[in-house]
Amino acid sequence: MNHEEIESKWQQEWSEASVFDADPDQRQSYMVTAAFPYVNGPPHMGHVRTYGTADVLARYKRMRGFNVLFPIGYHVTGTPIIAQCKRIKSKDPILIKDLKKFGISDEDIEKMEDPMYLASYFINEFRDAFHALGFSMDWRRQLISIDPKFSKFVEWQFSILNENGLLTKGKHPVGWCPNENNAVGMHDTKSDTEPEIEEMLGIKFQVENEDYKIACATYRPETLYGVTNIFIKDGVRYAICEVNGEKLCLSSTAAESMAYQANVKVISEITAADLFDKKYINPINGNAVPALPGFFVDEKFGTGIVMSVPAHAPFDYAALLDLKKKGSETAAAILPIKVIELDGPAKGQEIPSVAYIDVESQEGDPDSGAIEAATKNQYKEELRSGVMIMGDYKGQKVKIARDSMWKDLIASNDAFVVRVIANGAVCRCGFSVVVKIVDDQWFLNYGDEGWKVKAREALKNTKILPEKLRPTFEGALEWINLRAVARAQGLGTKFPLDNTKIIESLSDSTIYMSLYTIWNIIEKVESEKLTKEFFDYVFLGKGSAEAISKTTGISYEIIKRSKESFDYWYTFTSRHSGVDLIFNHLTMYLFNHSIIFNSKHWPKQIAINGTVLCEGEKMSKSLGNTVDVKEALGKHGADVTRFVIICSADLFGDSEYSNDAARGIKERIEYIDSIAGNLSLYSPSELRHIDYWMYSRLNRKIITVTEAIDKLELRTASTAALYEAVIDLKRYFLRGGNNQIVITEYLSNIALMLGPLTPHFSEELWHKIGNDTLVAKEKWPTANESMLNSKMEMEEELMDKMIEDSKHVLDLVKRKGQEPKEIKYIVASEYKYILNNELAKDKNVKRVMEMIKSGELENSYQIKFDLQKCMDFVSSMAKHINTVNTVETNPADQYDIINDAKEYIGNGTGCRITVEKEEESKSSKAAASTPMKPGIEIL
RNA sequence: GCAGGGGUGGCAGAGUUUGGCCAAAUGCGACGGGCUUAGGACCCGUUUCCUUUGUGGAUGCGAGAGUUCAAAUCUCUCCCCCUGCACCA
Repeated sequence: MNHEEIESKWQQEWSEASVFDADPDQRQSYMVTAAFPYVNGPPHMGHVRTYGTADVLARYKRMRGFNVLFPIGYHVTGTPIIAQCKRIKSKDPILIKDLKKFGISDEDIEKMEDPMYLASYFINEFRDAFHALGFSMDWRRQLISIDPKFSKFVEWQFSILNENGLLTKGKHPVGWCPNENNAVGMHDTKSDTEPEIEEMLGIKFQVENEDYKIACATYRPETLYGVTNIFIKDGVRYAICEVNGEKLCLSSTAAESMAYQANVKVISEITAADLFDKKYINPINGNAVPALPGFFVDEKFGTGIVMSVPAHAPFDYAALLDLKKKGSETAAAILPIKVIELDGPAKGQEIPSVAYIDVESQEGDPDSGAIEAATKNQYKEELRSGVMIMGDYKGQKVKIARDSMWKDLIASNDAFVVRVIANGAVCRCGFSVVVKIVDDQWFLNYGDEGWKVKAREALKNTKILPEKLRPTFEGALEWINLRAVARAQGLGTKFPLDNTKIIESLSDSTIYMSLYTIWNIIEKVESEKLTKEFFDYVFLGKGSAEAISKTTGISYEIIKRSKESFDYWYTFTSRHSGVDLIFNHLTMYLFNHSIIFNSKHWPKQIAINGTVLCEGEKMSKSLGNTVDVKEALGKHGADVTRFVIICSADLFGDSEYSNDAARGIKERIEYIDSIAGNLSLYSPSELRHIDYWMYSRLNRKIITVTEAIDKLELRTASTAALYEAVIDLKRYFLRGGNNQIVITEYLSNIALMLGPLTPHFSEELWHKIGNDTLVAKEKWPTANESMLNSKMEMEEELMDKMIEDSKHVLDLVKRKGQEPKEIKYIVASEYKYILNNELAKDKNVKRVMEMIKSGELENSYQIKFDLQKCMDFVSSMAKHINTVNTVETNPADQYDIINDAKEYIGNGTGCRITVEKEEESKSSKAAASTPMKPGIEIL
């Protein structure tokens, strides 16, 4: 049977037995949810990782006796789907090509101009993929974030937030397209660049003999003391404007974009040339400086005017040099003013920027790339080590001086904040994105101290997997402040306080997991009936079912059941997602739960999984190395795909999708399968040494795997359950193991432990060895600790080391031209074991020596010791005292073990094997024997 | 810049909390050998250097310094990398 047949067979069995349809019963509940996928495209490997990890936990907890609910929903609200439709409408060739690659027909692509069609198309893709992967979801509870009932729930949520005074209105800077007149997010820009908003300072210089000032945009107000001139872009139009009641001059284009941030009214336009013959007064020291044309000035950036600090800005220095070469007397007369002393190449230099330009460009004729690099280096170095050497801030570190000057200049009205798009993001329509201050923006106030207290409390009581991410959560929790909560466009629920706006799509999905608990119950209820009273009762226990039934018209039964279902399910929950959601969704998840629900319904566990790499590289469309889920399933099947993606790394590590890894897993699965198929070759018999060893390994494995899955360390778990199981089995057979009972028991436990990891194969194996129940409903194995035998496992290890050493020696002998026929092992005398273990206790050579001399050892062990031999042995051990360990076996055991394993060792070395005891041996190698390593003599 | 996480052998990645069983698990790759018509399958060996009738030594876990009988592990300084910085799912 191929993997597809096997998989669909068991998927059908599970479905027929309704194994995953979960309803309240007497068992302890456990609810696993993963952040629902945003369905503007087909599922990818990252989804497999997140939902797969959740599925492993769900299946595991089910086997541990919990009643597990694992629901799923789909995220449709917000702008990406709309953006996608727009791109399709405009026949975006790249997108169309991608869609076709996924096997979507032209006809379907055309229909995808409709957002709902697009969403439902991909929802089907997701559903099919989840089915095919064997995820143990309760399919009766699928919800969609645009369902009217979902909206009613979101409205209820916002009514509570509003009651708590957490919705506030204010100003907010956003990326904005001046052409389309709307906010611009990542998926609205060319090549999906998030518009990056940065703050600069616009410093005002009074123009001599005029009634206006010019505004110079800078990141570095602390260099104001070093200003020697002003740079203007030649040939460009400048505008004198009224900005918040003050006359300011900036470039005309800058004036246009500034209008989105402040009240800007253009009074008159002038040319750059008009500005060159004037002087400008530096507000910090009253110096009058000239204006010069600067080749690097960008009239679109900032204010279109730059203050020149040649000592600390390579661009400024280069521009002056350029002008000087061209014969500018003004430029020639300018002397750079050093205001900062610093470490690095410029230490002690009169003009620090020169040092950096030289470092970047030995030629002396720097191109702008070199200047760019020089600028970066100098800024960095000055921030790190720079100290002000003049002005009111003399002696302060640059870092401190910059912050104070920033504040002081604003306070004295000599400067104002200018916001810029630092990365030059461009809207898909072709216009450059500008910064707009939206002044009627609604916010959710995550900065509210009372709310933060609750959120901290919620986090404290939530288990974070992996625990090392807790500091990140703590940071996120403190950092989150005002969050814009309403948008002008996109799919979603209307914002209750302003019906022209839509609730932002991450804000509508912070507590929706609770809705799964009643989704199947309210399936037939009309959305209008889902009033605030209904949700208040179900989720918060306010009011009575009878009364609410009367006011809403919902049947008493449904109301009652809903509340019971919620109370039952929403107690032990585990939330799953990738790292990218920590700073938004998961933080909001904690906040919103803490303010809305009673504390017993707060989050209990959050698990964060790493990303998926493809053949060593991050998967991305531009690299063309994305792997389609469908393709992977067809190639390797569900179990192998799951295993590769979910188990090849521990929870937070990057997992790697590679064909090599898939092949390795497939082979191991096949190996175990073949053993199961050949069970009849073995028969039950009495337990021997190697059988006990096998039981010990098995029970230790159960402990390892159980502990690992509890922490979702799936790499550890899967290595033990599959990889090491194969190694154990191979060794068992190699050592002559052939007990059918042992093999069967081993395999059945492996089948159970593989249940969460490779569910289909696990069922197959389970049935092959004679069971007729479903692993999915079976009990997770528990370890029988009395079967653990570390001594025996150690002995096996010792034996391998012994064989290894023997081979080493054999090689040497062979090299000398001898023909080895026999290996004689000499087991060390008991006194060596005793001394070894004494040394292992505290690694104290002196103490053991004393014990020997004083006779203390002879007394406590009641044996006679040869003083000299003991001292020799201890001193030889002392050389590598750090590697001395307690040995649990004794000489007699050792002797028997080697004797028993003659055949095994013989096979490994190709020699006849004999054993003798040190005290009976005449071999020259006898004295060299130690407890860890018997003496070896080649004959 | 701020915050968080990191830097280990050809690569990936354990080990760091609780210093010594750590020349460092495991997987992959490479090389050599065996098996074979063949092998991308399987088995054995090698994969820092030196040494060798053996189980030994040197160097070594970003750089440097320190604590200690003993450091990948503890302390300090520095360098470098990754992620996030918001209205966007």
